[in-house]
Amino acid sequence: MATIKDIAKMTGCSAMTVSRALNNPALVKPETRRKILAAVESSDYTQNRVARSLVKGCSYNILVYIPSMLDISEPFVAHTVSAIGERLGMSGYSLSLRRSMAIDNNCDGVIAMGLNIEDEESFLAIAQKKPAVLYGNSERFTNWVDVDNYKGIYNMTCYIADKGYKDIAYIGMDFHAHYVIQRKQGFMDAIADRGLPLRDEYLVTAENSEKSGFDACERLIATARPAAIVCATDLIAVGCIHALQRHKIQIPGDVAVSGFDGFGMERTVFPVLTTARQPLYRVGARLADAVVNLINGVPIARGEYIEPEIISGDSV
Amino acid sequence: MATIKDIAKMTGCSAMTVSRALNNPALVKPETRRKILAAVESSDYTQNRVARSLVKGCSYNILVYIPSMLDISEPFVAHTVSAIGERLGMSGYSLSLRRSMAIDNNCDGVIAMGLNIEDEESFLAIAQKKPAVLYGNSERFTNWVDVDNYKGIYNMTCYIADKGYKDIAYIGMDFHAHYVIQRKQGFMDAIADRGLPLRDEYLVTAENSEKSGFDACERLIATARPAAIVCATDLIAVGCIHALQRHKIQIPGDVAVSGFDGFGMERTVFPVLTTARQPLYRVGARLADAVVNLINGVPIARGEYIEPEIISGDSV
DNA sequence: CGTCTGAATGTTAACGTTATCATTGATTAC
DNA sequence: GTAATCAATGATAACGTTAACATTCAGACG
Repeated sequence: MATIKDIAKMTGCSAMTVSRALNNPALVKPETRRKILAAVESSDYTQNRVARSLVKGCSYNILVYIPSMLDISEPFVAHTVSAIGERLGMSGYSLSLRRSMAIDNNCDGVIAMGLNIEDEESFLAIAQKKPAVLYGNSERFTNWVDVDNYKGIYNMTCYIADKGYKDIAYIGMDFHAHYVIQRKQGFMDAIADRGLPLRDEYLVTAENSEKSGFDACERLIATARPAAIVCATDLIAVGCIHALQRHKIQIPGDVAVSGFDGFGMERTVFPVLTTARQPLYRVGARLADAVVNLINGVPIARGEYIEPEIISGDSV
Repeated sequence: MATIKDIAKMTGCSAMTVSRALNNPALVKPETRRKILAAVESSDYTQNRVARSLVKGCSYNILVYIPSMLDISEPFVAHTVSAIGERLGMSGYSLSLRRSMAIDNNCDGVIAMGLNIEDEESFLAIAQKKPAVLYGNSERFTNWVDVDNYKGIYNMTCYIADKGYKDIAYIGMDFHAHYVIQRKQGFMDAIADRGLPLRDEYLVTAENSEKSGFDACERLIATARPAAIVCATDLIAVGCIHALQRHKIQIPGDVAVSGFDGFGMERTVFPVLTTARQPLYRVGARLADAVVNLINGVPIARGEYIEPEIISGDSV
């Protein structure tokens, strides 16, 4: 593999001049530069980034930390990781995927997702030393990017309300996680802002599965008959649709249904589900851009929410 | 950041002894080693891999090439990339994602997926110089890993046949791509091997969409009434299910339906779709392991197919 | 006792690049 | 005419590590 020294010998100048011709052309006489570029063309020279890294004191590598409790095969993990990878590649960075949070100095920055308490401590420690960005919101740290779960459901509920639906119910999860709380709050606030009625029986709890969505919907329609049902996830919405169909309730004629996630299953039900698609590509891209910016000294003003996009189907 | 020289000073030995204590402990007196390890513990020393790479002449980086015609947001791309990333990380490698195929010497190996003709030429040229593995089968190259589309449909068809279904139809795509041809052939061979009848009207063409699957199924049942329908993709299968339901045909009572992909939508239809899940994690893991093995001098005997797994639902 | 062996450690140079300072001419300014 | 300036290039060292060879010293062997 040709090196800068080989090019120097070929052109009769020093290695330094070759380096300058390639990295800082203004410092080299045009004629010399032409000669050097021609020599580079005719050889198989490419810059050795390892050597550059050594002298520059950086690695052009980003650590991506996915806690081991998250399965890499989860769509939202896989899509985000791939988006991060593509965008980092565009910026000339490589990435190292880690499943355990250990300090690693062989990187220029860190992206971490979905931390539990102890990981958060480690992450904050690392963030003291390296540019770091978090996927998921945090009150202890400002460099984060997250899906705007609140706005996603809020906007969806308004979208439905603005179509004239008045009695709107919500089927969602009920455990202590940011995104669960935010989605529910988005619904509540949208209902309040639109001045719509909110009855107790319009708030139903389900797990994130088709089966649980089905059962929750059955419970809901046994006691009430809302005009629309906002679901916290597509899986729940699908279960909901199946339950309604079982009772021969027309969608969206009798009851409208909306979902949240947009991982593809919205197209597999009939009618096609109206859903809020998680902007996973944009989140991954933003995480990558943000860490690269931080490395280059461009700070992030504050945490950044990215709004889901409403994918309108035929269920509303 | 502490270096090997700092540790050397702290312990009163040479940098070389420190290096040996860390990389080749057998060469260092136990007492010296203990002293060195203690010093390393008490400092913030971690090996500088960039420097190691420079002297070793390798980068511990793998190039992952995804042609620009493939969208990184496609589930099968995103999941495979993530799996590659996880497995490379486990082996201490980073990855650089590229959307254009250019020779890059700053890597120890290459993984490429889904090449068109011109990319294939570039890839073969690169493979002359670097350990390289291809995602997708090839006749011009032996280091490849691919989903066994043939066996996936073959096994599924046999699975259905062995449940006693005799008249089995196939709805699949019809364009010139390996996976399209292989899936169809898998069906034909399974039917032949089980000695089942194959009528012309049992072979129906569709595009990979719910709508097209729906239409294809309508055409199929207008002229024939098979006992089971093997679909080339889950989307087609979903369309198929909707068409059957529209005609009040019971699944699987009157007609069984199977899909192929297993990206999640199999759980969103009722009845839950029996499908052959693409082993994307295993493919990604195998691609990563294979390229690392190649780097370490372990050859791949030949191309390797990985069989989809049958996920049994309620539609068969 | 001298030589040989081998374990333990040290010294030097090298990997390929760039930062820093030095040198060389030519041009400009006074 | 001499000093100052500037463009172009070169020489050297450094980044942190390891390969290759060198040294040291203790113990084994005849």
